[in-house]
Amino acid sequence: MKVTIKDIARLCDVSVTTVSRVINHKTDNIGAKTVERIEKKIAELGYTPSNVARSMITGRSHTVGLIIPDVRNPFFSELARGVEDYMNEHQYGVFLCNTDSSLEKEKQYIDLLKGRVSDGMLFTTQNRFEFSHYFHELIQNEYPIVLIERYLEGVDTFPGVYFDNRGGAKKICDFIISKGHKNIACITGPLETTNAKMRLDGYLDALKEAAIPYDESLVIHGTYRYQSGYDCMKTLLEQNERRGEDKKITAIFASNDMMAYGAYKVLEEAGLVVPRDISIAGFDNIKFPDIFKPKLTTVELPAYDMGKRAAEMLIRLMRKEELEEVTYEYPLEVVDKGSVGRV
Amino acid sequence: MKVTIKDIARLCDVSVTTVSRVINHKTDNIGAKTVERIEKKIAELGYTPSNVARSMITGRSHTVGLIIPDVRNPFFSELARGVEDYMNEHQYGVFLCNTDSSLEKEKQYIDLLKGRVSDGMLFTTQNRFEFSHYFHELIQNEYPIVLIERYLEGVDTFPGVYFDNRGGAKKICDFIISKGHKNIACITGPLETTNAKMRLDGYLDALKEAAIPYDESLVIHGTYRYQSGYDCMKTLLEQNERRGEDKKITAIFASNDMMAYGAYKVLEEAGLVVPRDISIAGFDNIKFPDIFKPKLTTVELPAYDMGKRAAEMLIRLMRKEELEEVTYEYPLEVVDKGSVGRV
DNA sequence: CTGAAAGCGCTAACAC
DNA sequence: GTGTTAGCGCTTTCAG
Repeated sequence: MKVTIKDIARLCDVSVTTVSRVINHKTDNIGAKTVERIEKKIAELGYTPSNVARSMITGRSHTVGLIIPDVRNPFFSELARGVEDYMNEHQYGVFLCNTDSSLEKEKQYIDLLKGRVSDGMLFTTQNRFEFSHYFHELIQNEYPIVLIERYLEGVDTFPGVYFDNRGGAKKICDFIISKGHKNIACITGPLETTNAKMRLDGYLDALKEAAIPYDESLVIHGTYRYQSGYDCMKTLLEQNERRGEDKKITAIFASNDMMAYGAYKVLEEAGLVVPRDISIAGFDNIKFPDIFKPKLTTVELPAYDMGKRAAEMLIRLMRKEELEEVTYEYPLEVVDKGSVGRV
Repeated sequence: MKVTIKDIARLCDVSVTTVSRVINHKTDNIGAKTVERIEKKIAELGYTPSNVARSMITGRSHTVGLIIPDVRNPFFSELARGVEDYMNEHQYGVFLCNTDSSLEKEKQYIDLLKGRVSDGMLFTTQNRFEFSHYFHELIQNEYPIVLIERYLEGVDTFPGVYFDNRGGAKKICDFIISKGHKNIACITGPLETTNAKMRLDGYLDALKEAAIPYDESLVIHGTYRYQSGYDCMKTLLEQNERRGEDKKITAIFASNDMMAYGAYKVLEEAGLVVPRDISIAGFDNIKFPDIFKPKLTTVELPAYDMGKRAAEMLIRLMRKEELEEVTYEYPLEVVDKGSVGRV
């Protein structure tokens, strides 16, 4: 049988209130020997107060939900760790929810978390907008939520942390251009997602600033997956045959690292040497052990920090404290690992 | 204000009991129109029953704790995903706990989970034995726990899933030996951990079976980390200078992939070509995108499956069902990726 | 077919 | 200094 506050009270010949006070360290008005006696008994029986019962009263569970597409993705595991570390420091537990970006699962989890323990939620999914009304319900109930790289239609003022995707993409394209490239292909992510669109915009911004005319045939749409990078690059290379000598692609900007690696594979198979024959850049800076080749020039995404910051915001929200800024946007930096060379 | 069962009851002019019955689909004895009316109101107000209140009564929270060293480690994120998928299918939520293998954090989390919601725990940490007494308390309270690759002193019959580390290590060493190698170095993991010890035993088993005399100087102790693999290999290579021509190391078995990669780096720096000049094998089969080089011959660890199976066992345990086998040991297989060559 | 009442383990007014 | 009481939101006998 599990030991309860009543057991302790009975065995110590005091009321449950007194025991409760001891548990909660409100011992100002309790005799020192009484406190001691109770504490001893608690230790003896290994009693731990039921947080379920506590939650009933206080209405708070000291638990938050973290909703992500997949922990196996290094970006999300890094993020999750940032969240967990911060939450743990502040005595919060973290509920892990993998959605595989499925609306169905997302909905399921929201219901689960709403009813179960959970004082707040952290949300990050490759998303469209379809979901807004679900959020609206949560918003109206003043349920604390922090968005992570999730763009919601018509709700600009929702608390969230974001990357400056557009700025980051522009920076890496600027970098490519600075090496003398003019014919730069772009493999986009799925444009239903806002961050893919923003990365494309960054590419366009850079071209514009450098007064490089926009060539539609250089932009091809991928899905953020390795295989998709592979397929897109194949197509690009075929088209390249038909281009005039001064129109040949000399560099590729892929909207994420996985696609960049897929594209890289094609270049390798075609006998092209990076960066001598052709240059390539990615976005994400997925971490791999030092020894691995090839290396990719890319854009760093501070996932761990982002997790921490989102957690911090959520805690403020749950405590009904004022947020310094409702949304925070991380500036992004280029990491040069030598896959972009001079023309 | 959050909507409760009372609100629904009041608005539908029925008792809370009736509403409760509808929620729990025990509608055998309730008028069809009543059910419908109540269900409509529930949908209308977006009511979700409080699982906290439910937990109070049933004593079960439909939540389990997953205690691992670090989600960022691909092995554990894979495992976590297996756990989460299975638990989710069965309507359980998963609490994520990263301990960094710290005893302190482990203890903290156990206390957290005991008191908070959590019907059971899944444990996996690079561990020593010091911790047993803590477990004993949980065992005595018949708290459902499943161990994952965690070896406990004096508690053989504790439910758990394991890898056949010894058998797997023997298999890969057999493979190395089958290629004609005789002078095989072994970089062990930290021998305080049981699985590192077992992998060493597998190495010894293989030598013995092949009647290769054991040379103590070929065994060096690492910590499972990349840097440690690097350092150990450096030492091994230095010692190699002093060995006679027929005593030179021709192959290395590292107790995990990360150390193998670290060792590989040294070989690369020394201008040695794998597998032409020297062979190397690892243990874990960490997954990386196709394009990465070098490739490592290693032992596959079915992390996802293991997570699923552990989750399944835990659910049986929580339901007080009989376990088919109290412990399950996964047989392990070699994955040949060409880093071990013929002498 | 439906409801009243008790109670899960704990906290928080309010007494004494 | 300490105890009494009510009640958090729900399920579950037991009555009708």
